[in-house]
Amino acid sequence: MSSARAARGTQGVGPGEERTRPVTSGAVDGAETVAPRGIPDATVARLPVYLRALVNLAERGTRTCSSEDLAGAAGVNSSKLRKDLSYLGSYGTRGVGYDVEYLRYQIAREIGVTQDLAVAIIGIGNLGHALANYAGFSSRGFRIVALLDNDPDRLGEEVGAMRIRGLDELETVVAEEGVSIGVLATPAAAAQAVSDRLVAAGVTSILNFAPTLVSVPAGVDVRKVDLSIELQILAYHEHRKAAGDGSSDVHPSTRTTVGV
Amino acid sequence: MSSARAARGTQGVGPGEERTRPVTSGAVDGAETVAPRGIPDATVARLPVYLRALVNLAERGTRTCSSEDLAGAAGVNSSKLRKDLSYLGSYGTRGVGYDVEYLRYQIAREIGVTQDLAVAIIGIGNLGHALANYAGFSSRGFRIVALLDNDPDRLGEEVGAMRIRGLDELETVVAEEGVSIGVLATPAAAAQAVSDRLVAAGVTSILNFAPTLVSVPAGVDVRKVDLSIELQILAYHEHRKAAGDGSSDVHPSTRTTVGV
DNA sequence: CCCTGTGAAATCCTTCACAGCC
DNA sequence: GGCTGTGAAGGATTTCACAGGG
Repeated sequence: MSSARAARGTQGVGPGEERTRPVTSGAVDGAETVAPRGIPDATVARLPVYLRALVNLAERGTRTCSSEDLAGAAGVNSSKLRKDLSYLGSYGTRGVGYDVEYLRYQIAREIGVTQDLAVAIIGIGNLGHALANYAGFSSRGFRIVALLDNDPDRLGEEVGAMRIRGLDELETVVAEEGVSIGVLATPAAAAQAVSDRLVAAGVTSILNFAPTLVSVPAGVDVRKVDLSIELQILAYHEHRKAAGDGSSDVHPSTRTTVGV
Repeated sequence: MSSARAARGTQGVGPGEERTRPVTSGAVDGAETVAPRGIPDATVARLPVYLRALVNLAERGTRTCSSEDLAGAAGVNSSKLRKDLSYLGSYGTRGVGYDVEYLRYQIAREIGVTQDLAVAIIGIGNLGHALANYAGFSSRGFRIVALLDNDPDRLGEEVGAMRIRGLDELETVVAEEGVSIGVLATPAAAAQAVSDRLVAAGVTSILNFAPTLVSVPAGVDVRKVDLSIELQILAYHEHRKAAGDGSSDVHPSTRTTVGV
């Protein structure tokens, strides 16, 4: 961490994260304490996928499933699934499979969504509206407790069942509601400042939709969701596919946009 | 839907993708053709990040930068950056650094965003609106050519500078505009059917915002963006942090929501 | 010297293959 | 016999450390 910002937490996106050590052991002395915990990041990122697949199975009345079934429903192969689950413990029955309801509970517990976490959304533009109205949050272990925006025109507007509050209430809301996750849906220019205030107020996890990096102190996790980056990753594969055929380049519209 | 679909393309999300081989060599015969191309997926996923960082640097008047500078602006460490760039070629100058404009062009070319790709958005609810209005697309190598929805109430509505068209026009639009990327912003229940139609119409890349898996034939790439999965990944780390201190569990609200 | 580009080492992740239990 | 759980093998990615050119 030489140049640029000092400490920084996670900036999760796609592969190539930047996580803090997998917590190999706690002790620094000679004694080998061999901490049993320490689920690999790749596995952590898939647990929510398994959880959703299990909920779907449960909803459709399935009581039991094999690793093959669940893997199919989650879009991974079964060895990966079994290896992932093995980090949590032995929750299956050899020769039989997994009890859907039981495994679902165990994964939810491991992720920590058995009790709702309070979420605040900052920046209620188009995207903020979409996030605020997304029913998935409330049913998946999260409770949206505040919608904040600094545009006076939007103040008081009702979105879903909530009223938009001023950005100046940020610190109050975080403290009173015990917000642990902040969702940044502001323009890029505002993101760092809002992030700093969230962190100062005690928020330790941020989901960043703004198309910019935000720097946070160590101990705070940031995950980034970036629409145009996702599209560009697709574009790369798209243009490799096109390169395979005869044509030297894609469609009829030879504009040189490069402005990216 | 037990063992689920046969062939499937990519279902990119976070770490743990499921990419097709790194294209080691093209020939199947004995002759070693040693294809020089074949950029690792992890690198491909970071190129757009570097590209954005370079654009920011250029906008602020920077003509030249070191790997350390660029790495800082992109949120990675400098060895990773240099290794990544080494897959594209030698575009820097030893002892000096990189020419911002030149490197920007090279990366844009490698990604394939020097010419606009046509994008169609399907499902113009809250999220679709947000995506349609997102200015970033148009300036980053993409051209939104259609907004489709099957709700008759929304038909004809103006969003940004575009009119919402009926889902029945999907095939026409894809053919006429040469759509290569489809963005799925429909409810989960509709996603698979729309995806099938996109693929049948010739679309080979899909960005899926619907909270469900979509299966596509080999050769089609799918990337998935899932809000509640991102939140759950944060929740995991959040609850591990809380476990570190004295308390046995988090905030005052002992509800057992498990319904995820 | 400074900084890039890159082999080689270290780490992390996935897949294989089978022992072990129902 | 079927299916989980897991060591061990195999890949992929990251980091190190330094050779090599301005």
